[in-house]
Amino acid sequence: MRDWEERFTSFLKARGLTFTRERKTILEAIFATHDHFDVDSLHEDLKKRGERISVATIYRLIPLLVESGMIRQAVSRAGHPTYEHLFGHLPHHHLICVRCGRVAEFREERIEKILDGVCEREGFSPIEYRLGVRAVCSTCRREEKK
Amino acid sequence: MRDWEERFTSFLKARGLTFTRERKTILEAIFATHDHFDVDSLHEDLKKRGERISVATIYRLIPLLVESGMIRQAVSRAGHPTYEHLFGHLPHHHLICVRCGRVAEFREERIEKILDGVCEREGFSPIEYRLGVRAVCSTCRREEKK
DNA sequence: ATTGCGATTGTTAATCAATCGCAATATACG
DNA sequence: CGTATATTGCGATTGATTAACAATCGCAAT
Repeated sequence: MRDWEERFTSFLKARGLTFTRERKTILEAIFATHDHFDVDSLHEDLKKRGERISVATIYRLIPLLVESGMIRQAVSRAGHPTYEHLFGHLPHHHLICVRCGRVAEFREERIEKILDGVCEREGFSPIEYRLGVRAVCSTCRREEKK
Repeated sequence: MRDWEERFTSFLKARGLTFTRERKTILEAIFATHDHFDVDSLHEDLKKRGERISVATIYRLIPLLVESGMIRQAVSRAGHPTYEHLFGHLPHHHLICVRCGRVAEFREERIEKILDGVCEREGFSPIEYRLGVRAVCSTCRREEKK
């Protein structure tokens, strides 16, 4: 059994909820890639897999996944929430191309150190650092020159 | 004439648009404080000032303000876009209390230096760095202890 | 295997913010 | 002034999310 499966099952059990076929199927789709997703892309994914799961079920599952720490809301340029799963992912930040929407990830511990200091100075206890760099990627930059 | 007024007027003129009484009134409300705002809070503000401007007008103005660089979308914990104006504001980042929603601002040039390096490494041309620290503020931490 | 109960599901209807279409006004400019 | 164009507010519309509900499912105790 994959670790995410085990972890989510026990999260559900602790609340008297059940790990159904639908929930398992949705999780499989989520963990099949490291791509960011939203309700719609996930629904499409499921269709491609020949699954007919209603969007309502997806909407209902997402808060549970967030609470259990399986996924989190990601940065994006879209006007609606997108998510990313948190297994096999170290904490990281994002470079977002404002033209094509491509997202690259990076990690920089020096920044976290600095931010720890900022939080202390301001009297905040940090939970999470979210860093999004809006930029233009090399491909789009070449395009623009034309 | 305030600089934001002049700047927005010329932006509009360059596009054959006009600086109307409504647009001026909305801008005044926006620049009257340094608080973040959304369409609804702005509409409320205008009501308090005795102005009856429809939300549609606000919705139509916002993209113009963003394009002209007068405001930008801000980080927030709300599920819909919020904005902040960019006059008399140095570039800065946000500490957001996840309990009470309080936002504190800070500035850290060391971080920008590091990010310049990251962008170069990844082949991105940076436009803007957005850093949001999700945290619990000192007041809320005291509350939680009880 | 069966039962019973609460959780879960898909469908449909309701909600809500955001956008659009249009007729009435306002504005710029000759 | 008078015309052309931009702007406004209203109300209708859209699209995404949530709620209500009746039918089914999962699971633990028979």
